Amino acid sequence: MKKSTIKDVAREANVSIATVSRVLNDTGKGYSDKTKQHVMQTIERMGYFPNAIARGLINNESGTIGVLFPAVSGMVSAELLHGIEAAAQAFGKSVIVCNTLSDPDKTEHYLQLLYEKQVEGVIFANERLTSDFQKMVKQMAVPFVTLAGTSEIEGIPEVKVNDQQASYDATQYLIKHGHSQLAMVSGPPHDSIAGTPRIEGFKHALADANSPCKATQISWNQAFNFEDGKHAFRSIMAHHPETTAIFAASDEMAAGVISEAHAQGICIPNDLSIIGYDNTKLAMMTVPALTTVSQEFDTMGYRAAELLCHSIMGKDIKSLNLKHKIIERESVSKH
Amino acid sequence: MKKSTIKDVAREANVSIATVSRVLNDTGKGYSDKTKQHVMQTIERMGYFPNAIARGLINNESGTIGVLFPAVSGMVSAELLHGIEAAAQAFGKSVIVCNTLSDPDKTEHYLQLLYEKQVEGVIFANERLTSDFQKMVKQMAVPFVTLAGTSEIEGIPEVKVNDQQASYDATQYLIKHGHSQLAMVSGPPHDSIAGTPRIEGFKHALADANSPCKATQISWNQAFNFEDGKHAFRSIMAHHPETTAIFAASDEMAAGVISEAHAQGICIPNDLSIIGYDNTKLAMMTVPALTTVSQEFDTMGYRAAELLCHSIMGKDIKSLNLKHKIIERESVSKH
DNA sequence: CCTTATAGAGTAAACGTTTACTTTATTTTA
DNA sequence: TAAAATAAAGTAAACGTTTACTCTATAAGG
Repeated sequence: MKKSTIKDVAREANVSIATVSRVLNDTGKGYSDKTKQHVMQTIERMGYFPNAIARGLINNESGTIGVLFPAVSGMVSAELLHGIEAAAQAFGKSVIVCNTLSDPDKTEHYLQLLYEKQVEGVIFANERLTSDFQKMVKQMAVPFVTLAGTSEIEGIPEVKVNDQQASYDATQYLIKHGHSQLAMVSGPPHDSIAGTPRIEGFKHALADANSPCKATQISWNQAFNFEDGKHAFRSIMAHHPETTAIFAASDEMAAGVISEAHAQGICIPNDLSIIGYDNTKLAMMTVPALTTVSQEFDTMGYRAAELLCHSIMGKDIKSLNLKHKIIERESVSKH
Repeated sequence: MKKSTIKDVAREANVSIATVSRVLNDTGKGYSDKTKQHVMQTIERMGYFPNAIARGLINNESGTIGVLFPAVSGMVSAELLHGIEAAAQAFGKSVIVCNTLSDPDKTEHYLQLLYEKQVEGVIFANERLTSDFQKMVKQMAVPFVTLAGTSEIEGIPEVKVNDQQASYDATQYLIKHGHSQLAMVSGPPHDSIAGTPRIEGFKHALADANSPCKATQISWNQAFNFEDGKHAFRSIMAHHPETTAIFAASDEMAAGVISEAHAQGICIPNDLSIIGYDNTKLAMMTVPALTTVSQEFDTMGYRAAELLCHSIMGKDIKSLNLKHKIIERESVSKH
């Protein structure tokens, strides 16, 4: 059963395809009420739906945006994507997802693909948009937005929280609650998203509290995940058994710390306080529930896609810093 | 700077567009080596990329598949999607994601959208494909696959684990380790995916162990999440304080049980054993780490998309039951 | 050396829409 | 009541490709 086209409808309804098209697009001109009814009925009866590809070709718009993630596994990406999709939907756009695995070749390949598919804009999520892609980005000539990431390329708006400030606040929160022996667990310090800025925030807060940060107070690892949190915490305890409070660069790492602390018989928050980062669902599930810095990923995703759509419609847009806040739960002792 | 088209390339290279097209598609016929080189160079120099929309129109293929999720937030969807994208990529297809929010109207709307976008296949994930959509599905005339869900519509392959069997095994695992006072926490019992089959598996295992299941041994709630797990567990403890082992219909619920147990001073696994379901990342992060039934979501997603792509290529395909297994961690005491 | 096959390359139709332009019929205006 | 304005509907070009078909020149065959 072949799909019916506008031609089929026109033939069935005894009108020209132009008329069908006009009715379809509800132009309000070019047909009488009677024909409109008639055409609509015919369309209904035949189960006709317009071919978006043909439409796209002539209107030069695909109704599609592309989203690049290192990997859409994990809570963070999932929530970002959820927000993105919601906004896109509100603007009548569809979302194509791509997993770059942080591989530049794959990324380049996906950009080409999206280019060929005539996407109207691209969201670059959770990763640094390096100047390697400058040429491609320029050539594509559609708006880009980075989401929970940064851009080396000039003129690309970023949607994110101010990581350094948020980390500063998290650290200060620990200090304010009476802690002076702090440590931090992090992923790679040169990670320009979750690494450097959070570490800087931590250091600054310490400096401002007159207890400059020693290198050994920061323990880092390959990634920002659970296992790395465990390992990092072990090494903290090896070097600084006096530590009473920890800032973890992600909730997953914090969960690792909690788990390892439990294994070592360290009681949270009595012996050790910990604050996380992200406020993923995980944070409320740990025992004790994790006090953490909230990034509202769903909202972030929404705002990024919204921004992108505005840009597609020709408005000019600028970077957006979303507010962070500290979600107080039970993992930090209050003196 | 307008995008260059095949015409521009043809003009620049002093050949016809047919020649360019042939070179582009590497047909092997219709051009000499010399022209090929020349055309390729021109393409490179101009930074030309073919317009997939125009291609799609004439070839009648969009290179796109659609994926419908109730919501892509949450670990499970994220991993499924990750697998889907990987397989799609391997088959040269792009993935459009849609969040139906389990709303039939939205679902219908998305199906229409995907139809108009000429997707070559659809994955219906994490949800029951009800006969409400039968008409639309038939009309779309492209392959469908359900993923981690079931279909009321005839002839649609399903990719999932055998939930009932897996639940049976999980329950039996508890029994085998010496537990006789079992209870289950679940979401809505009429949920045809995570509800009914898992409950049935639980009941059967109990029956086969000669301790038929009383209604109060199963506590259920609105959803399958953390809070619901907590509540369900409270009500279990109210009715059956003698319970020594719990089967949770999801890891999140299990986390809720763990959290609530901790609050009540119940020690896991000494006082109470618990087995979860899903083996999301969460399972290894709880304290103690959660013994659980593994569904390999990433693989499931991959296999579903793979199956779909095979179907698109005309092979005929059939439902796939992925193997489950029990991942032993620390939340079940062994006697 | 003439016929026939063959390879290289061009022409134009087709894919399913939208839309500017045109035609025809009807209504308004004077 | 004729001219002008308006509304309804049709015609055909265009969007950027692919591809069947055609044409030309060169190579092969006798």
